[in-house]
Amino acid sequence: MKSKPESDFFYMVFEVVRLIPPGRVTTYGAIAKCLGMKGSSRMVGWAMNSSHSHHSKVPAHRVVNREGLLTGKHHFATPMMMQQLLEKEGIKVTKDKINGFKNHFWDPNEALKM
DNA sequence: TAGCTGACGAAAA
DNA sequence: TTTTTCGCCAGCT
Repeated sequence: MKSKPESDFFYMVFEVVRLIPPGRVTTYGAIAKCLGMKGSSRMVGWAMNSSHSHHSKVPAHRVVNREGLLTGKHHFATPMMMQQLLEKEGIKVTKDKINGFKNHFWDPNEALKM
């Protein structure tokens, strides 16, 4: 009997990613650290992959790796979609990398801290 | 059932 | 300083 719809990990990850404000991006490690899974950064990305089965909308395009590279773009409907979405939110993306990544970086710890 | 993969990150050499 | 290896934990075959 599972009381949880999905694993707590994935659910929390989805919630955090969903909390990301428009025009801001975060990293897998930041989310993982926020959830207390510092070393489980992989799970965060893996959760995104599972997000396809998740009915909730998870702005995975706002989640990039620590380098600000759109590593997961390939998992979207189209690799270009991720960049388009980011640019549409005002984030400049050059060569699959966020221009001024740290400038758009959003720390989930601050959001949960409140 | 058991093992491998996987959208990363950090530490060690 | 840069490069390489290990660790995370769960889902999928």
